[in-house]
Amino acid sequence: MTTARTPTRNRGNRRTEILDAAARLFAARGFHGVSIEDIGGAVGVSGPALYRHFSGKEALLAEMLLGISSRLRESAVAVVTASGGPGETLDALLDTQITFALEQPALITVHDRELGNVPEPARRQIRRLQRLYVEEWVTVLAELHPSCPAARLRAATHAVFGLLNSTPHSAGELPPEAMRPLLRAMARAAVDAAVNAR
Amino acid sequence: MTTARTPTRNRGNRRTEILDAAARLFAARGFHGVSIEDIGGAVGVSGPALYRHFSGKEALLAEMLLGISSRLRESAVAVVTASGGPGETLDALLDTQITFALEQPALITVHDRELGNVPEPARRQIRRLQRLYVEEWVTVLAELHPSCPAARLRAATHAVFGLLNSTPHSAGELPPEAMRPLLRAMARAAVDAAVNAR
DNA sequence: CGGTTTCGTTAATGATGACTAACATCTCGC
DNA sequence: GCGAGATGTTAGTCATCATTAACGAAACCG
Repeated sequence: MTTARTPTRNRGNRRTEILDAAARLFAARGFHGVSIEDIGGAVGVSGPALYRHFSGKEALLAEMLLGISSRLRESAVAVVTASGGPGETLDALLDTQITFALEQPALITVHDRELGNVPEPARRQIRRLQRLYVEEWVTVLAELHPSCPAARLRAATHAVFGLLNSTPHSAGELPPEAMRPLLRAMARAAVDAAVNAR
Repeated sequence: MTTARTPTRNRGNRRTEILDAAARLFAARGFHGVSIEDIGGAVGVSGPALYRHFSGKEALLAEMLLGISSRLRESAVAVVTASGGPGETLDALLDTQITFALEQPALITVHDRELGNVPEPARRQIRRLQRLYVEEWVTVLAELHPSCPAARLRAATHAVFGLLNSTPHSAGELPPEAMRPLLRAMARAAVDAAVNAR
């Protein structure tokens, strides 16, 4: 039986290959709308083979969400510690979020839809990372405009995320080279408006 | 018929009561994450009672999405035909979308997540209404700035929807009276930035 | 009062789907 | 060359769930 689709060395790639395929499927049809068979089929194996790599469907989702939220958080921390003025830091934060949104639309989509399906030990940790990520933004915004109440800054941050993460909906409207500056300009303007209004 | 006595006979209300409860549940756990039993339970009846009101789970979702998309579209048409200058029209469009987002967060959430679960006859119609709604926005934006390519205007429109529909995520951060002007200011600034950039 | 409609109820029924078991195969390190 | 571990496979098992069946009771209509 030559079942091999690709004789290449798939050392540790299977896991990430599975995570990628699952992210696309979850983004398209939702966690409960995707079966283990679907995920297996998407990477060329069938069904229960996944249990060689993950302890279950929920564990797979948990690992996926932990991955994105920690990457997001890490990149924000890197940006914040590395930079100079708050204005530049904000631009850098915007750029990394835009990069994520443009390059990993499926992950970003799953990230803010499927937290409710993560079992409890991991859920708390993901929520914590998400909160820390938001707080990085809020801190930078607060430096930029100390008189603005934190609640308003938090709401503005969520709104900017909504704007940037809308990318999956406008898939195909514009090429990424055009999308990036558009999103940057819109987000920057929205932030300024939020922070400066009467 | 002189009712006044007991509100027990909810003549046509059961249907909308069910639709409301289902919208909340779908928004929270996704279409496939909610059972017919759950929906029935949320309105105090149990399970198969729903089949007295809807022909099935998918039909319920279809009616729900058709309802929102036609209401959105209708209100946009009303605004566009009634108004004067394109600037005022845009503000009015923003305001109605903000009202929907603040008053019906569950519906708005389901509206842009669950289209894929609507069976085919209705799906096309919903997509059509959504497209028409977007085109109302694009037309107004084009009047405001004729030199901007339509694709860019469409992308900007989706981004503004993302911004405004982020409301469910920032639930509780700010009271609606504060949220509305914030969203208005951010959205208006984002639109202007999209339309004016180099 | 009978009869019909309306709106519920509680059992099936039949699919689907997550997960487990039992059984190959391939690649190594030795 | 050989056992061991990693990775697949197919055939259960057991829940859950959408949908249907069969049946009740209140309101409405004459």
